[in-house]
Amino acid sequence: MIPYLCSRTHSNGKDMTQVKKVIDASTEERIKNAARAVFQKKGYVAARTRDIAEEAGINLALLNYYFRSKEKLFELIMFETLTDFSQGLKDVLNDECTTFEHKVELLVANYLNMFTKEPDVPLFILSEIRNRPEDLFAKLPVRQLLENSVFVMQFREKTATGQTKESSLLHLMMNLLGATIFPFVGQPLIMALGGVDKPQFNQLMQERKKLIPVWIEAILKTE
Amino acid sequence: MIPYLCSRTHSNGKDMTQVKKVIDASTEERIKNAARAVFQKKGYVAARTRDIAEEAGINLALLNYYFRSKEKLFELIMFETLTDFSQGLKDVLNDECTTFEHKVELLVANYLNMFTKEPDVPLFILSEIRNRPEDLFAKLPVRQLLENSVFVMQFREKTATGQTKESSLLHLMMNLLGATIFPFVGQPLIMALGGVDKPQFNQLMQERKKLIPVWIEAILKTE
DNA sequence: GTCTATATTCTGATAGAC
DNA sequence: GTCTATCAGAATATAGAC
Repeated sequence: MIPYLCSRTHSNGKDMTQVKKVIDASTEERIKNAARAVFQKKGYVAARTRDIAEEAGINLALLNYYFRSKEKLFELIMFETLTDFSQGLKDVLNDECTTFEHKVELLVANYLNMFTKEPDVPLFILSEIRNRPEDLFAKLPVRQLLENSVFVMQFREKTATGQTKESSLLHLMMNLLGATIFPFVGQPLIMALGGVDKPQFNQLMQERKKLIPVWIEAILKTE
Repeated sequence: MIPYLCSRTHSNGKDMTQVKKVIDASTEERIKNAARAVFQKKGYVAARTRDIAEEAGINLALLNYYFRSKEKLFELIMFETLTDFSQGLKDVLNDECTTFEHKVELLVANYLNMFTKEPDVPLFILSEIRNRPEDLFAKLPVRQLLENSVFVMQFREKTATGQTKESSLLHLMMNLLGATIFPFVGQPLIMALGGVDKPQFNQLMQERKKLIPVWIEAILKTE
């Protein structure tokens, strides 16, 4: 604990995503916003530059004027998306000033807020990672996120009484990310299974903000 | 409980997927196997009929001779994939002869076995559902899977002591499917996060067969 | 900077020989 | 049934006018 470094505040209501203004933006910004929307909704291959141009309200040629190619534009969007995503982990996991339990709450709340606003992002990221894993991990040093983080140290301390298996940490991460992210990845399936609409689904996500941290605690006590 | 109807047996080791023989199969079967592999790996749009033909070791024209079009071939593969997937739920959820706890164990074990063999299937299904929801739900009556199932009745009985909120069932399904399926959907991410290789990943999935049912019980006790 | 028109490449599908 | 060669359409990217 390094108290004098702990001036940053973390509130559950804090948004990690910025909803960019689509109106009154420069042409370049409007193209980027359109590209983000279309890429996230359809994925790289299915997204057509014509769709993006139309969504941005500009001509097809202008897209190449600003960004040279579909590929370059995609890489830019993907980099920003991955940065937002990993920032949600990074900031929380390495905070010296919060407890393990508080970190879990913050992670869950942050991601639930983020993906309630942009529900297509998780499936987009995971799909594109499948299509070009090496490419994306080069830009996202995901291993370092966890390794030697305050979060992991706190986890080891917390579970030190029993003999913690090395795999426990990874199971925890799968459960934490699974409980938080999976509902969005499987959103149409979940909505169909439960017969709920979008507002009801979002209500469920709000409930999960409180529930998941409790569940995680209960799970950790079973070991 | 209807004991005299309970002759079927369920073993954890039972496979719900059949690994089709690729060698010594008819041309039609070889094309289907190739199509399944390519579609599941790349998704509908990114998969090229030329890739499928090459994978099957036949000519491009032959693919259209047997299946008329890429679209028709895809619909066939998707139908089979969804049938396999929902069968894994259906058979277990409506069995009069197993307890709630046993159903959970069977669901988890079945899906973990299935997806350990075919890790691309979950992301494939969820991606394609996103691309054409109405199309796919027409073929997969997913709402009926849960509604009025033995599993749901048993769940209501089990949680009848406390006041069970209607949303609890859906949270349970999200947790159950999330804990089981999410690791496969996010496989590259999980492997990178933990610095583990494929065999180690599969080992973790084996561990989860025992762990997830215990966790689910612990979670239900928190309500 | 922005547009229209066009070049180029890729991909699904078919014609026709064997 | 299986192949080679080819067509038709679509999508990315660019040339060139304004």
